[in-house]
Amino acid sequence: MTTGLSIGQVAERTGLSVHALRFYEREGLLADPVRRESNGRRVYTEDDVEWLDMCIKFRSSGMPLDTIRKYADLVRQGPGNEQDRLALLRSHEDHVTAQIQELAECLSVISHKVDCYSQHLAAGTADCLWGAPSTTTNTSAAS
Amino acid sequence: MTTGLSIGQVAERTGLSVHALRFYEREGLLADPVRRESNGRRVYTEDDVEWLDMCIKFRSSGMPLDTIRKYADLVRQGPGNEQDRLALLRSHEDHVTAQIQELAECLSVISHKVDCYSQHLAAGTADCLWGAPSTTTNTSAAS
DNA sequence: CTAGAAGCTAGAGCGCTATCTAGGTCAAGC
DNA sequence: GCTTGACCTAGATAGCGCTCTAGCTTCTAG
Repeated sequence: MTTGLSIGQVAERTGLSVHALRFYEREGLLADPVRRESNGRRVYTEDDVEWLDMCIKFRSSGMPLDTIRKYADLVRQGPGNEQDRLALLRSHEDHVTAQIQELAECLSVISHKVDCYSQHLAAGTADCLWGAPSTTTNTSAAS
Repeated sequence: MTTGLSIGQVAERTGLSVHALRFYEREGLLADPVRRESNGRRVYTEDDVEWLDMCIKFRSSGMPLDTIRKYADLVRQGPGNEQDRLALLRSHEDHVTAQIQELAECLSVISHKVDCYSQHLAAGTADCLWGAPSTTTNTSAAS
């Protein structure tokens, strides 16, 4: 299992494109440099794949590449800066929490509209309030 | 209260920039055309502001402008297409739900790392697993 | 031996969502 | 009259995160 993976295999495993993999590497998002075969081809390890999975989690929770790079830099520098890494992670954690919070609010507004529309469609009456439920409870204007 | 609002006032109220307001209008995101004063200046109503607030909810939950435009088109067309509006809203609702789901997963991974780091920092040991907790529980490699 | 698949680099291009610029109009106050 | 500030349009530019292209090498199978 210490076989070493080609870029194609890693692409398949992670769901990233080979383009994206090379791009991430160029951008310095990888914790340690990808090794190469004698012919110059990239050889990835399982650890690389794990790191990439981590990056994917970061990305899909909205961490900008720039921040991932900073994190990778810290890791590359080796032990001694764990406080910084922790700070970065905590800050992103907060960010994600806030995002979820915001999405939940949006969802409630949207679900409210959905309910509205489906009720009125079921009843035959065809109009629906459009205000957010919690704000100025307006009682005109259809959408 | 039926005063009519200037673009600047609407910007202030909604948090959108005046640029964005004009942009949204050009892009056809508004349910009904903004009226103008004799001198060409935009006059917004409270309903416009509500619609914009709705758009902001859509946007901040990841609905592309294109979809908002479609929705606005439907509303502009008037009664008769409520099924379509409902379908659009439902689909976005699903989308947002999925997004929240995904963010929650990311958050759990990130929080796990945060816990890891803070524990090990507190204890003085300075390394930390980096794998996602649920997947192949790897026990090497520090990050 | 040859074809085809996979890899390489450097760099251009794209989709989205604004945001800003240039070059003006208009109304109010000093 | 002149300045100030809010507003107007059309279009250029920007930032992000890829994604693709061009042109080339290398490995593998038939």
